[in-house]
Amino acid sequence: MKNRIIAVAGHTASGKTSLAIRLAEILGGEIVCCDSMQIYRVMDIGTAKPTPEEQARVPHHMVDFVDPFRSYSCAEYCEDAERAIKDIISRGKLPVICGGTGLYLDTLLFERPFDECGGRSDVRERIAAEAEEFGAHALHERLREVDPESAEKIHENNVRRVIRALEIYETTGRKKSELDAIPSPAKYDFLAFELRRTDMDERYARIEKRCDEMIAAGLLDETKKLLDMGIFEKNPTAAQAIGYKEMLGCVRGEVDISEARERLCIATRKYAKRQVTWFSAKNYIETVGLTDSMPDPTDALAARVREWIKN
RNA sequence: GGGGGAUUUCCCGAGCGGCCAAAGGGGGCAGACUGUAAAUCUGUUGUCACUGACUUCGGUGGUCCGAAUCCACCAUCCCCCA
Repeated sequence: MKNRIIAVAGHTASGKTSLAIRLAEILGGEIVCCDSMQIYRVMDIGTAKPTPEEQARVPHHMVDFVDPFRSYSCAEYCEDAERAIKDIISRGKLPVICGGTGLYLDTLLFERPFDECGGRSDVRERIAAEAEEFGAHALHERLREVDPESAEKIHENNVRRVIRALEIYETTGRKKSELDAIPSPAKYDFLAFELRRTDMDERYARIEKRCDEMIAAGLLDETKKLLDMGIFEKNPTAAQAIGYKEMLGCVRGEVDISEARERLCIATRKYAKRQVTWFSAKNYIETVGLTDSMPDPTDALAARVREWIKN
């Protein structure tokens, strides 16, 4: 019998944080954050991290614990989150996964055949250097030789993907396409929901509001803090977070705040779209369409979960 | 008042007589994604009866077989002289 967990995912500003917390309160759960950026310390405003008040309402895991300079990865996340989940279950609580990073959720929920080919950074760097020197096309050709099936699927311009496929081959001696074919069973008995604001106007309005709130809360200062720390020069994963790179020009006095705000809104909207596309393609997650005029879905979802636990 | 320069498709911006429905970028829309993922990448973006037709390049009228590209006038904006 597998352990039970539930997950609340969805695009940015869909309302998953507050819903997950309420769900955890009702069901006696604890939050396991599933967000590639909220894990980082210092980055509070820009990542829309749950506030200290929110975190006080129910125990939170996988939030605010990684140094922004560290390059945390999906694999590490998976390991750490799994440990947190075990811990929660051992205490008789319900793990409530909450976050919008689809890939992380995927790796958390399903067994992966990739354990033996971790991020060998030396290999990766070597291949990246090769890409730099000979170009994307040449690298893709090389992949075609060793793993034509993957080469067919990955566009040659998507250098990162090509590098990873090559990296898999070099570290394991097996093709990525081969590993992809291995079934990945679910690790838990889970129920997963995706919150989605279905009306585009409402979705965008929420995103804009979120962006304005971030700026009002001091996103610029936070960006400055990260800049002073040297995050952007060293370019770790954390520097990729939406919010900071959009504010950077403004902090440096190159663009005005309204321009920066616009960039922030655009980047956030696009990100939300990518998230929706991602979750749409997953059949293990149930979409919960929401509009402003709908009643709060918390109780209904809590009832659903209770029902599910009973059976 | 005189002289010069601009006006291009949602935006910026190339084009300077045919190869132009018009490069490139942005934005929009759609999609992919299996250990860097808030990243990375792809397609599409005038209309339609869509391997063809039709309407576009500030406006009007010309020149030419043919104009976004040349000419005239008008409109708006910018710069310089007064």
